[in-house]
Amino acid sequence: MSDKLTFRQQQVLDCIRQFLSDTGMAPTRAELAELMGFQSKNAASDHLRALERKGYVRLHNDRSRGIQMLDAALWPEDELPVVGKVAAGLPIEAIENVERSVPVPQGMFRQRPTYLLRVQGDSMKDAGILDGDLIAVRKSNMARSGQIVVARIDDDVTVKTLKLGNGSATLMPANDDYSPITVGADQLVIEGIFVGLIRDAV
Amino acid sequence: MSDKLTFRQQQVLDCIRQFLSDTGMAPTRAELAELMGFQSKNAASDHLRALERKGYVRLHNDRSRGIQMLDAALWPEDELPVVGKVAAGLPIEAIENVERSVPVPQGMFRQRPTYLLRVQGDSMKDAGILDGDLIAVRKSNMARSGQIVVARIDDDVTVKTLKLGNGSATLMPANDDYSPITVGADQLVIEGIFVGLIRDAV
DNA sequence: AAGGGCACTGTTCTTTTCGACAGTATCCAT
DNA sequence: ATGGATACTGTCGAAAAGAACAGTGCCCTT
Repeated sequence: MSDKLTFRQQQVLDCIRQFLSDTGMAPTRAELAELMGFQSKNAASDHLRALERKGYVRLHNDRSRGIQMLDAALWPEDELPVVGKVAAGLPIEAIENVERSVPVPQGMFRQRPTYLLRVQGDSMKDAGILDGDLIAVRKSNMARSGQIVVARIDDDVTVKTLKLGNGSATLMPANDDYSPITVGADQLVIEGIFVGLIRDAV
Repeated sequence: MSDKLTFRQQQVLDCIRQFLSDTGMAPTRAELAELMGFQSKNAASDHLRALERKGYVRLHNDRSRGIQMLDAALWPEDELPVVGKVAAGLPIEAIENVERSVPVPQGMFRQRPTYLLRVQGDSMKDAGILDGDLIAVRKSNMARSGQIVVARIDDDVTVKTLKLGNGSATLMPANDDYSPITVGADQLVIEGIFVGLIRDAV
């Protein structure tokens, strides 16, 4: 859809977004140059032309502050994949598992999730995580004790609260009908950390 | 908070909002004058000064297109207000209660919510609704038995599962530590229906 | 080694835009 | 009846802003 930006172009785009959010208007070439530390406002012009060419902004000719952020730039990569049933052995984000994708705005969760996971079963119901809920997961291979994590033991993926002992790890369910699972720390693969939840009522 | 606008001032404000949404930038005095049909751009200037005085916009001096819409004027499409502590007796969407607003994409919930409500207390914890969660609520003054509703008895607003009997209504908590509340159907005001939930992990 | 994209500096010219000033007319409250 | 708020028309000068042009240097691919 939109071309990839260079590092500098990304900085310029972020700078415009910031200015827009602070003042409600787009920066002029001169303001942009000053914010980015350019000596010449033509440097800003060049970047703007690049951003327009790549589809991130629209420039209104001969209009002051005529920089219009397009969707691609305004809500960057806000579509997250929803992972459903996890095929044994495959990495959790394998394309085959993508159920659909859901737009998740920047800032909806304090920690930006990497993907969404459809919860199966009620082993975490006392933590308010019910069957069918979508949980927002930040991909990570480490976690602290006490965090709710998406973890894999052998080829089994589950959502549980992590408790770390010395050399061992325990996955605690939040439901009296289930029992904790303790394994050696080396047998456990952390897939990600629970950062939020979305539930759609019937 | 903000003064009442005259009819013409409201039209000008709407006009600016429209222009902003179409082009991503605020109109100049001249553009505003043309859109409103003024012969003189000073008419636009006068209106802008009035809008600033009344707290709807902020004018950035000597900056082109320096019209910044303030919160009072801007309730953007995707953004839903988050209602916090509900002041007794006031309608639930009273401006005073707005904590902040959160972008909620179209289609995130099957039923489009009207506002979000910050949950206080754990009376619905067995339904997976925890203290601090944001629930998505569709404003409605009617509900079916079995739905989770936001309801008011006198000046108390709570979230409970609704059970309707003949002539009476029962609000069922989802927590053994709380008891059901049964009242006459006429004493109960339904504020809205639970349509979804958003949780932000620490 | 040659060309192209990227990332700038520096300058000039023209248009856009703001802001200030000088008026007019209507309505409303004191 | 008088003053103030509202709602405009019309003009002007100065500052702000965009656009175009002429360069430089770096890196990467061919």
